Amino acid sequence: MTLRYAILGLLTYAPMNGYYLKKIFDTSINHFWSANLSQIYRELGALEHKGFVRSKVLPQDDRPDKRIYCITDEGKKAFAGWLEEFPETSVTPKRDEFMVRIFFGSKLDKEKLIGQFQKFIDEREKGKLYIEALQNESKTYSGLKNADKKLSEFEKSLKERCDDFSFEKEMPYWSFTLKRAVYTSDASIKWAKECIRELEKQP
Amino acid sequence: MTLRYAILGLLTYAPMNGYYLKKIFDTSINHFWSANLSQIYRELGALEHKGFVRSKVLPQDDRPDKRIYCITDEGKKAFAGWLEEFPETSVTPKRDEFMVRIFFGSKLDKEKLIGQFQKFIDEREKGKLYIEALQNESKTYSGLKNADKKLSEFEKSLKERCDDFSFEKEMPYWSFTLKRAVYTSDASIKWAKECIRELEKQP
DNA sequence: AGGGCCATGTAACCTGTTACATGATTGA
DNA sequence: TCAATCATGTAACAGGTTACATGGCCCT
Repeated sequence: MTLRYAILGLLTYAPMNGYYLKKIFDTSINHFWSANLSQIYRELGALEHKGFVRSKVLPQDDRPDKRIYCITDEGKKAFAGWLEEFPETSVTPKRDEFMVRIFFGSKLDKEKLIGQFQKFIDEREKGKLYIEALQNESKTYSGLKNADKKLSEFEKSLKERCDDFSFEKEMPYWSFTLKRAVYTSDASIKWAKECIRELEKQP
Repeated sequence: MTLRYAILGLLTYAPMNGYYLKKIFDTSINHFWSANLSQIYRELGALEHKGFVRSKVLPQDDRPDKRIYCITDEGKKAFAGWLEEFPETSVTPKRDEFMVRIFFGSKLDKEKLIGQFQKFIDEREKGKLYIEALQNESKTYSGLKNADKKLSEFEKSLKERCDDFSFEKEMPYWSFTLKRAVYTSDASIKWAKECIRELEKQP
């Protein structure tokens, strides 16, 4: 369900094709909700079947043709409804394989485990760099905006029909999501370092 | 895959039935990997099919019969192998519906959004209390140990054959997982409070 | 010459979720 | 008396993952 509404939400910004939606996912939503292409195509099909989006094929000469999706009034209504009815709980079912391995950490030798914690830290540091890059990008909102520039005239005409949209309004909310990523990364790094210290002072 | 090895790992502690495995999940692993009963039963069937566990029915008079699962040597080997080959990346695909809604926050009115952030905070506070309760429990390791006491004589005899196990060895690793939960909860609470403050000072 | 990007899709598979079925015992 | 606990499963469904198919363009 969430993927469905994430796609609908993105389509309220501008009409897009599946491949392009995937790009947007990878550069903005990815750090709290990832999607892969086949899933997006599948979902777009389902959305069109429901009448929440409409598609047109945009022929191209040098590139494969594109299927551009535009959100319908029903789609907008469905998205608004979904946003309105926030879930009773924000606690999401956690699936963290790394933690399962740590839970059974007594069955591994210390050096290997410390190495894993170190790898864990390195990954969060890299993750932070990535997030910080996104933050800088979003300050000039080049993310979606640059992408926007690439839209063809045909797509732009569709866009004008489909939305009244300014990036400035979205900025604070996008920043919120990025900030959380930084905070939790920091917390995880601090945690892992403490774990290493504790392991090292053990006999 | 992870659920499979989590079950195998728990069965290295002691032979158990599905219902009981679920209990253990709910009181220890749940906060980083949740499982539901039907999933556990399905997985136990698959594990037995693979020869990683063996089961015997334990008839009971006042209660429904139990099917007790015991890990085999192949199962132990499989589990050890899984632990050994830590994954290349500890970055798990994130699925956080709440964040998707925040991302599209501009489309909701401020009061409602603040209310949602508040609900979010309340849930993390409750989550922390839950984790702290687990931490106190695990200091006296009453969690698995009490559960252990409830094992019947039949199960205990199986247990002696199947493992050489002391809770003291596991403690630090279980504490690690709990600590991370506290740290990330704190980070999330701090984040949400800052979001609320920012929203409130907006026009 | 070879890999990555553009671009769309299908099919199979794996895993997680929800609902159903059954039924005795125990505590509030 | 009513809900919860104990206890095991099946079936259907929803959603995420992986592999496959196709093929031109562009950069190194």
